[in-house]
Amino acid sequence: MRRELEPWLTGRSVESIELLAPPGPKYRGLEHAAGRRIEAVKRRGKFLLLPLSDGLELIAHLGMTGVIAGSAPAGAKHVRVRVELSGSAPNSLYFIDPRRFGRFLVVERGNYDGLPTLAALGPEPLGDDFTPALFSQALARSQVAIKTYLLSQRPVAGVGNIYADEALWRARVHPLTPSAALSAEQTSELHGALRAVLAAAIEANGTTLNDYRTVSGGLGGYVERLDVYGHAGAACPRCGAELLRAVVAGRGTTYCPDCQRASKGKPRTSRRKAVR
DNA sequence: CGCATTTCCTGGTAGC
DNA sequence: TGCTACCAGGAAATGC
Repeated sequence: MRRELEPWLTGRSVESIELLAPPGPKYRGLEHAAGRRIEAVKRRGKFLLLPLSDGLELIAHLGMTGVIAGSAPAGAKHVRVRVELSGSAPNSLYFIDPRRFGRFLVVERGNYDGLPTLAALGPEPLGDDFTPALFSQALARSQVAIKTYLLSQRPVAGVGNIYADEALWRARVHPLTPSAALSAEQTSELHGALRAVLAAAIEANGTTLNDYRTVSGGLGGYVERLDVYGHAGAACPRCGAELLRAVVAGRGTTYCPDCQRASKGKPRTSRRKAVR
């Protein structure tokens, strides 16, 4: 999405901005955007960050069902924000978000008060800062289940429910393994798997399950390449065992009980507290 | 502070 | 067909 928006939006000015949803913290500060110039289109994790002139910053997050569209989808319901831009058409931007889990707000640049996840976001998974050594240090600090920790956005940015399941499966790590209990090998595998899954998903323009569309209305193609997410009950593509579904951190979690073992073949006499 | 649970919200669908 | 009940989940808020 960032790649699509960058050439379109960079250098344009916000001529007007209209909030069509009930006001609230998810949409705060929009009135300050009018008249400002969009200086760049950046991204951190799942947050889209648009520095504006005069030291402001527009922050967008799609939540579950959010979409940014460059043209008015016919009969589109749930348009929450409409932005009119300078320059030639298309010069209207629509933030459409049926469930209103998304965010679209303007802040003083870099002031992420009220956005604790963004303020404490881990390194970019595809950036140079995300090294196996740093990842290992982060995991050592937490006893919470690895999947829960990944979803917190702290050890690494941008990993959501789908890609967490996919990466854990690739790395053969059980989603309930305490983060600090991952072996060096597992940590390294997971690091590589996260990068590979996210790189491939970005390459495929994301994953469209139902709502997600690219800015130009296209579908995210990674849904075709999902190995486990949404495939509970089907055979594991690697070993053939039946994929199971559990709830971890309140989220549906699909995993292979054969490939992804909590203690990775260690003797079962381990004194470590049982992971279930 | 750390961690777990609840909340927000609507479309889709299972079940009757 | 039409109704109800429930499920999906990112991040913040709340509870302990």
